[in-house]
Amino acid sequence: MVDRKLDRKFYNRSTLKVARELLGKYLVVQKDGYNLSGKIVETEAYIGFRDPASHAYRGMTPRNEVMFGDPGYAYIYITYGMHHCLNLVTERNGYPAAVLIRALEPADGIEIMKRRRKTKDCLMGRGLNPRPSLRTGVQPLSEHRNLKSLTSGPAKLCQALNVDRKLNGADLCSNIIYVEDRGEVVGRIASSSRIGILKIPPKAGKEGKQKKWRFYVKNNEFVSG
DNA sequence: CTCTGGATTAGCT
DNA sequence: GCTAATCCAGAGC
Repeated sequence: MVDRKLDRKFYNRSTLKVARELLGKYLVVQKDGYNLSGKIVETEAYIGFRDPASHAYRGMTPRNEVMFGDPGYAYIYITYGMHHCLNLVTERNGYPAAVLIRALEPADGIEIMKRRRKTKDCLMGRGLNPRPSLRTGVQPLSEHRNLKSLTSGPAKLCQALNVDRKLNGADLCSNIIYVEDRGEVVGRIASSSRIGILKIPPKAGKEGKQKKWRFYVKNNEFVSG
């Protein structure tokens, strides 16, 4: 089977369907001379005007306007003052909805990803060894040696794939950033409540109940958490 | 204008 | 398990 780039029709559908079907597809970023990609293994849906966890809950703002636009565009925002998160806009123009990409299994460009993520084995040999802890004299923990830490979280994968605010509003039907079907069959899919939703507005009432709108490939080690 | 806190992460205990 | 890091969007005045 030939790799097939997902077209706008794919995104112009029920967000829950898109969030599920993105699992097992490959997110590709080609810019600044890099060709980076990973298999999507975890997603979250943010749907409509009445989803209290969605940035669109309080209406359109300069930050979230891409969510209200045509499907098949990237909505990227900064959170906690330092981290980027990537969403793929879904459903018809005027209806705010998107799928957050929460975790990838690294595929192409792994050495570049390590460099961008400043993993320990990459820093070493460049005169950039991380400082040992002042208190214990021990080198920082070795989690960074694992491929697992490259893309097992929404902000980690943005850092690894060189995704930042400059790509906000980018067309997912372009050659810069897109998702393709490589004909892989995904394993069993599980769902859960969305992660990191700290405060649901009390006024949200019944709509405020946490929905099981997180989807992930069961037993895949790159899933976050 | 000021103030609050977040769709997170890394590193320590 | 705990929390600092770090800054801007959104809200309120």
